[in-house]
Amino acid sequence: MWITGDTMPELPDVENFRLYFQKTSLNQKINSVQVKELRFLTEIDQFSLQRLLTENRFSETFRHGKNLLVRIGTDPWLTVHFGMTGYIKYYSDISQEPPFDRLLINFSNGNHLSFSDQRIFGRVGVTSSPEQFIKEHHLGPDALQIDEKRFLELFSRKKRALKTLLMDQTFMAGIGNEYSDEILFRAGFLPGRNSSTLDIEELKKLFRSVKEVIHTALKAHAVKKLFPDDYLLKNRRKGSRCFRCNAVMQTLRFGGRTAYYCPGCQR
DNA sequence: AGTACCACCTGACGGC
DNA sequence: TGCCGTCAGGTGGTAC
Repeated sequence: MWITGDTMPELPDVENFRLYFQKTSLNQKINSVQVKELRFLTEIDQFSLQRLLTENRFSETFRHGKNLLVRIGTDPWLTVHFGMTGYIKYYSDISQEPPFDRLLINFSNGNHLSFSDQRIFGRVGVTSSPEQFIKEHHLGPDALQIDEKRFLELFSRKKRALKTLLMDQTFMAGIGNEYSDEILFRAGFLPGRNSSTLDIEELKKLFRSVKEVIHTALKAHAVKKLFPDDYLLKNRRKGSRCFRCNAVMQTLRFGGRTAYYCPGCQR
């Protein structure tokens, strides 16, 4: 049982990693820690990290947006961001070590936990508490936790492209490029549409779409092939056609990110 | 203050 | 055949 990083790690993928970590890696004594890529660490050097973890145990997990936090005994928390190619793998035989392993934790029971990340966009760090981490990184409310009231409050104060807003982690945390496309496709709004042009009913529709997409993704364990067939995510590539109206999907660039949308279904 | 955009990173892919 | 440019995307820093 391990997780490959089938999609870019957005909220549902990271929630999946959290549950996996919870099932595999809690309450086991840590024998040693190997930092294989120094650029993978942030806010802490390899020797401090080794001192902090060795002879200790992970005690609980937490997630906010795309960030996984793991408490180190009764001490600070390890913070994990998966970038765009990151994932974790727990295994018993070192021959199963994944490629691009950046941080390796060896437990006293003989098992291993690897933090793999081909492109090294991910980061592992340390923080005193989840609240402190959220504050330091100016993260908005978690997209899985946010309720309609708070969502409407936040939107009423913004005048930006819907696509940009959904991906802004300081606005709301957890949605990235791929899921924002899906949310807008299912709600029927163009990615470049300005948030200030939505009336209250349209905002509620957008909110429902955020929830629907996240919950569908969680149910599918963020594995694309398990998504419903009418999901844009399953077919998000150049030249593909809309499942609903058969129009050729179009693309637009937003700050270096490519948005896919249907010119027929989205307004 | 709020918003927009680029550098970072690596591998796959297409064109010539 | 092989080289080179382009694309993929989350985040933090910088520029406006």
